[in-house]
Amino acid sequence: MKQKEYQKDDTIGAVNRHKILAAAEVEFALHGFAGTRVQHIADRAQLPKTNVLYYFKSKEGLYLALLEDILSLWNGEFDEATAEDDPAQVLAHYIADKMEISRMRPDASKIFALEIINGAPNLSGFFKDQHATWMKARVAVIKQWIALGKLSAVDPYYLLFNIWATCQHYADFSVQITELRGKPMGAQDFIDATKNLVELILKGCGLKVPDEFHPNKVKN
Amino acid sequence: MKQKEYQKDDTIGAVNRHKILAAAEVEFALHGFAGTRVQHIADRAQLPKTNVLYYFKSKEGLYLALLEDILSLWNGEFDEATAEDDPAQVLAHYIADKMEISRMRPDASKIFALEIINGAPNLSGFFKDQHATWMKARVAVIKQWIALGKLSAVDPYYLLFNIWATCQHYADFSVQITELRGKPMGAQDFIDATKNLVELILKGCGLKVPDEFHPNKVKN
DNA sequence: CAAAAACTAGACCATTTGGTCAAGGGTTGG
DNA sequence: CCAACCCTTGACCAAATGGTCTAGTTTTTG
Repeated sequence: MKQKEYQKDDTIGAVNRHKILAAAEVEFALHGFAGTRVQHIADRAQLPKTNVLYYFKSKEGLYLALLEDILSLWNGEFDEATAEDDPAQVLAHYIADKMEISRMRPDASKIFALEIINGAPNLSGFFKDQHATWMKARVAVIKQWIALGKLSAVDPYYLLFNIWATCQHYADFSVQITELRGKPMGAQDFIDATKNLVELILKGCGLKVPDEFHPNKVKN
Repeated sequence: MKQKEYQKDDTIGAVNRHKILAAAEVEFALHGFAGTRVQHIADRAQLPKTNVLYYFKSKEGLYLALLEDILSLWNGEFDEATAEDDPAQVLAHYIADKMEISRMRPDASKIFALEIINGAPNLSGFFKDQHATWMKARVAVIKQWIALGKLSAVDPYYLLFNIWATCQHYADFSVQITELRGKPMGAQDFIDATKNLVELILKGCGLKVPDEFHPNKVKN
């Protein structure tokens, strides 16, 4: 069984599907759904256009498959945090994780951003519900932290929006950032930016940056 | 002369041009450049499609005209700040201005975001240069503030990115924000969010929120 | 008031593009 | 080794869409 699953990823079909998804991620991030040409995805994947339509029923089918992939990135360590945990630790790592996604998967972030900007026409009600539920639970934990005096009285919503906004900015607006800095963000720059951001936000919440904290690498 | 200029805005042409630009702002924000149909812009402006092409040479021409309009919003009080000014005052008002733009012109913000995400294919070299020059001057002022001990040693780039990211988030991601909060951001919510954000960022920079500060209204 | 300029509008067209079809080539399991 | 299945590929098509043309109407101007 395990053997079979392993082989499954070596299948010519699985390999191609993967190539197509990777190519699609670049193209959709660069041109949006409507602006993307199936032919260009095929070219980038080095396959004939017909194959793209063979593996995924349609352009929309491909897009939806890709979107599902991308949404699975939106889970992290903060998900299981409770009132007993240390907010400084949890928030610092949450920020570091988000920054790492922006560094490693900027196109995924861009596609998500495009989707939201355009009114989220393809995000399922299921995803929205799930997301709202997640949000409520996180807000509850943050409120408990505040009640316990572990955190100054910030609005949990605005705090989370702030974190998302800033982290995603490094992916979504990378072109502007590169232009203004005169050079692209390298690995070291991301570490610096993360440290800065963690300091800014924790300090703004009346927290101290954990001594042993340093930006960590995410697994995928 | 003044009379003439006044009449110029009453011209049937000027009125229609304005209607078209307003309709285009909504459509482009909602569907991106490629996804927007000239017919839909015309419908929204309550004009026949041919008229849209009459007033603006082409879809691209219309888009570029709109983009130029939007870029003119990107100027504010921070532009003239010097080392002598109070950083807390300047930054607080800068944030308030940016938030006000997000509230009043969310579609403009979205179009700008789409443009940057897609690699800024339509932003002229002139705009980019101008923007980079602006950035250098702002960074210089912030560094002077730090040298004068008026501000703790934050990285000026990351500070500005942070401000933009957060403020624009309220426009660009308004759909997600509404979904998660369960209700759209009202005028009062924007005031609260602005206060929160000003506190967070100023505190994070070692500054105190000016006593007399309260979110202000922008003119346009 | 007449002519020029600005505007409105339907009919129409060329091109682009997502997607289909049919026919053939490879792989794999029994 | 053969049959079923998976994959590849060029030719082709229908629909959508940006844009043009022409002809008429209104407004402005000298």
